[in-house]
Amino acid sequence: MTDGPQTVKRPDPAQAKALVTDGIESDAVVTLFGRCTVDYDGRAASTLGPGDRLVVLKPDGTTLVHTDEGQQPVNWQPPGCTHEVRVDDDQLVLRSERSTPAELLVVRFDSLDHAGAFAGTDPSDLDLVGTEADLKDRILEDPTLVESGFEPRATERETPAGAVDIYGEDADGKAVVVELKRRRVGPDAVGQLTRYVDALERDLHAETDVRGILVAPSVTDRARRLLAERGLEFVSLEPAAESTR
Amino acid sequence: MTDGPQTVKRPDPAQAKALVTDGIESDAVVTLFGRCTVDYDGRAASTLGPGDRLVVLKPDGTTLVHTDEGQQPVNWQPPGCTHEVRVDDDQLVLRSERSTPAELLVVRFDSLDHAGAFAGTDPSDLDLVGTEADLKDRILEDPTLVESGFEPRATERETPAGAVDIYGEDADGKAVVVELKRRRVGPDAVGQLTRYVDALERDLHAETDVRGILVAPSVTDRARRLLAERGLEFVSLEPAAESTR
DNA sequence: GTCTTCATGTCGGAT
DNA sequence: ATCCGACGTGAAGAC
Repeated sequence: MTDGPQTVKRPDPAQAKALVTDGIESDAVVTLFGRCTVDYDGRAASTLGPGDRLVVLKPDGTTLVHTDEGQQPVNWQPPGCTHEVRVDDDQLVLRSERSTPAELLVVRFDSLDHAGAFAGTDPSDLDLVGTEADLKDRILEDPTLVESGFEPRATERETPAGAVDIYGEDADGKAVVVELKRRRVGPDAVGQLTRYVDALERDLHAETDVRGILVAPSVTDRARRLLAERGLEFVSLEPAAESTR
Repeated sequence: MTDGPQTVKRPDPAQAKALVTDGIESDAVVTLFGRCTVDYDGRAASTLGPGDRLVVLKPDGTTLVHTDEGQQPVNWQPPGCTHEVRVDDDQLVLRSERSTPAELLVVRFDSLDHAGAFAGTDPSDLDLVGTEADLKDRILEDPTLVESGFEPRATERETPAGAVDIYGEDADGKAVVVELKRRRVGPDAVGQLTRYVDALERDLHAETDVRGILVAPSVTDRARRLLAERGLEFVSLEPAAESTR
């Protein structure tokens, strides 16, 4: 057990196994690069033939298999899995498993260019702006951004169809459902708003119908048509003032 | 420019810069581990204070910043970005940028435990089973899995609301829209099916209404209620025979 | 645990 | 380039 960074170039399977075992034991982030095959079975099932890939094992039980392309891993296992390392038939074999749902990922290395184990600390949290929550705050601070006379009454108001982003009343006292999206919206968002409006009309068994307003930066043609068909409205608004970059 | 794996333990910024530059030049996957801060500005904006993280640069322009927790990177940049490396104020600084949309990711390393560059090849493609496409194939092979007498007429049939997974007719010759989901479905899928059924009824300006059938392994309570409200149907079916594991 | 929705979602395919 | 929906989506919050 050691604190500093552990790395081996072109390790043999036994060396790699020792390093990985040690790394897992010491809550390090483990990286491997080499020629491997990958088998997955769980919610779906997959096989991946030989190729050179980067494998990352995290102390929280995450496994990632990255090729040289794409933002997403070609195979993975989510946090909470149990890592196992063994040497089998002169290959380093990683097994990453969980039980609910039952899923197993197996990586077999034909050869290894590198193995590393890195322990560290990370006290910082990500500070992110420009989310839907920011859009909501913006509106609650200045409801006229939706329309003159709009008055929010509740956020996350529960309906039989789910929670409404902002529930309020317009200048005439009519019920208004506001659905927020941080970016350009398509038909799915209209479906969501429709469900909320329908549910609320039923809930209030109101003769006076409920207005539905979709608030987003923009809307696709198809979504705009759907809104019109269903008597719903659209207000263009960004989650934050334009970035300067 | 070298072919083998390049790694340096506790590199100084200049060493790291040389290795990263060389790695990018030779289309290698570059890994860095060390104490860093991260700033992002683009579709949203974020800052991340100091902490020990794994940074991966791919030759396709992808950047990943991974903490020791979670399957997802804490920050990233998608494929197609331009990587830049410099030494600034005795720090290794990575800039990853793209133009549409305008996005910039900057990683500044206070210290580095490791830098590596790994070139390789990956000729294999992932072979995945258990997808929605498999569910579709299953039904096309044996349409009675949906119901006795069901006859598929088209897949991906276009409607004003989008493409229908399977369009067909039932034993009575009535139009049927089938929406497929590989896993348990919620209200969103019902909204989707609703849009297709409505669009097709309009399209055929049919007095005879169009049946809508949601095919999935299972359905949530709320979704089941929505289906009932809208006169839609549900058929339970898995994308593949039960896995053995 | 299940349910619901957000996400800098990402990705692929079609237009 | 935009649009649209699938994804082994993942992650978070509510119940």
